Amino acid sequence: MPPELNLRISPRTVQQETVGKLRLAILSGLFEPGSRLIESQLCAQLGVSRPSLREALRSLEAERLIEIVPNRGPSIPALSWSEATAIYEVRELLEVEAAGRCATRIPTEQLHELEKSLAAFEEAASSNDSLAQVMTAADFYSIILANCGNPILEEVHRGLVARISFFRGRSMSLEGRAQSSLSEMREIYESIAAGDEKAARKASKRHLLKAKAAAKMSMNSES
Amino acid sequence: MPPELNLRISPRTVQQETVGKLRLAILSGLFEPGSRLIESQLCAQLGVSRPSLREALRSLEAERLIEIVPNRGPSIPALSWSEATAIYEVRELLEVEAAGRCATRIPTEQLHELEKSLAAFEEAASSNDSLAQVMTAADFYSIILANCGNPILEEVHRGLVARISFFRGRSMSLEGRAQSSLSEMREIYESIAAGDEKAARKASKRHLLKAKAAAKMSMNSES
DNA sequence: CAACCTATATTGTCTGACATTCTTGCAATC
DNA sequence: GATTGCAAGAATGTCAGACAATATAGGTTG
Repeated sequence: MPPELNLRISPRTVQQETVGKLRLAILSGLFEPGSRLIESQLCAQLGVSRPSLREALRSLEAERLIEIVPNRGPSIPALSWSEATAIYEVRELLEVEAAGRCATRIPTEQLHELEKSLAAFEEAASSNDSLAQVMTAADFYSIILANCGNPILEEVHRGLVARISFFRGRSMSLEGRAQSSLSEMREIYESIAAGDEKAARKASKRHLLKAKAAAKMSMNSES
Repeated sequence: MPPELNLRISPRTVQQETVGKLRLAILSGLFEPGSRLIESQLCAQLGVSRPSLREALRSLEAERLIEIVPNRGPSIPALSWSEATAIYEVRELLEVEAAGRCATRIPTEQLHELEKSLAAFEEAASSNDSLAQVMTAADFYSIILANCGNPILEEVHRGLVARISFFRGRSMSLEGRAQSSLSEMREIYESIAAGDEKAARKASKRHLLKAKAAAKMSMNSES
C-alpha cells in the first residue's frame, strides 16, 4: 500500500459537526451582520456542550467568519465597504490568476463539470432564489480554483469568498445582475474551454469588476 | 467621538495569551515538524487548563499552524515541497502586488521605518543568528505589506509566511544566502524609495524566486 | 518473526461551578 | 427631561473533574 495514500478515516467529531453547521448558517445569511451569538442559545439549538461549542467558535473566529471580543462574546462581523473592497481586490488577484492557469491545464472531464455547473447557475439565474444563485456560482468558481494547480490559491480564495457571502447574496438580488453574471461567466468558461489563458484572465477580471460594482450598488441602495 | 475609532480596550485573555505563546514557539521552530503536541504536557508547561488550551489549539489549527487529527490530537505539519511551492507561488502573487502598490503610496515616515528595518536585517545578516535574520526580514516585509493600502493582502500574506517559517529559517542558514538576500532587499527598498512601481515589482519578484530556490536547495541538501 | 492481546496514554466530550464583566432597567439628581 | 449612578440579571472566561472511545506500546503466544 503506498504510504502517501492517506486512508485514515476521519470520524466526524462533535466539534467539526458544529463548525460545519455554524459555517453553513453564517454563509446562508441566517444571522444578521453585527448580531451577537449567545453561547447558551447555540448550545441548546445545536445540542452540544459549551466547551465543544467554544472550540467551534474559535475555529470560526480564526477563519474570520465571526468576531470574538473578550467579555462580549462572539458576533457576526459587519463588513464595511472599505473592508469589502480590500477583499474583492485580493480575490481578483487570486481568481484572475486561477482562471489563467486553469485555461492551460484543466482536464476535459473537469471541463465538463465546469460546463454543468454553469448550466446549474443558468437554471438558478432564471429563478428568484438568490441563495441558490450564490451557491451555484460558488460551485463554478470552486471548480476553476480546484483546477488551477495550486491548492493554496484555492484555500485562500475560499476563505475570502466566504467572508463576503453577505454582499454576494445582496448583489445577486439586484435587477438583472444574475443574467449579466451569467453571460460573464459564460465568457470565462469559453475562454477556458478554448485554452486561451489571456482571454480567461481578461474575462475573469471583467466579471469581478462588475461583481464588485454590483456589490457596491446593492450596499448604497440600502444602508 | 467618531464611531470608527475603536477605543475598546482588549484585556488579554488566557486563551489569547496561550495562542500567542504557542504561535511564537512554533514560528521559532521549537517543535520538530511532524512531532505531536500532548495536551497534558502543554497545559502543565503553559499553566492553563485543558479547555483553554484546546480553544487555543483550534485557533492555531484554523491558521494552519498545527494539524489536529481526530483521536490523535495536534501535531506540527510536515510541509512537503509541493505544498511549500504552492505557498511560495501565492506569496509571490501577493508580495509583488504589495511592493508595487507600496512604491506609489508609502508615506515618508514609513519609508524611514523600512530603511531602519533594512539596517536591522543587515546587522542580523552579518551574524550567524538565522532566527534573527528571519525575524528582521519578516519586519521588512511586514512594513511593505502594511503600506500597500490593503489590509487583507497584509493579513493573508502574514498567514502564508507563517506557514513556511520552517523553510525560511533553514534557507537563511545557507552559505551566503543572507548576504544575497540583503542585496535583493536593498533593491526592493530603493525601488520603493524612488516611487518606481514597476521596478519594485520586478525586484520583489526576483527576490522571491531566489528565496524559493534557496528554500528548495536547503530542503534537498538535508532530507 | 509475525500476529495478537492487554495495559496505558491520550483525546473527545460532558457536567458543574464560580469569578469577572457586561447589559439593562430603575431610581436619583441636576 | 436628560444624565448620572447603582443594582440585579445575563453572559462570558476559566477551571476542575470525570468518563468513554480511541490509539499506542509492550509483552505474550503461535
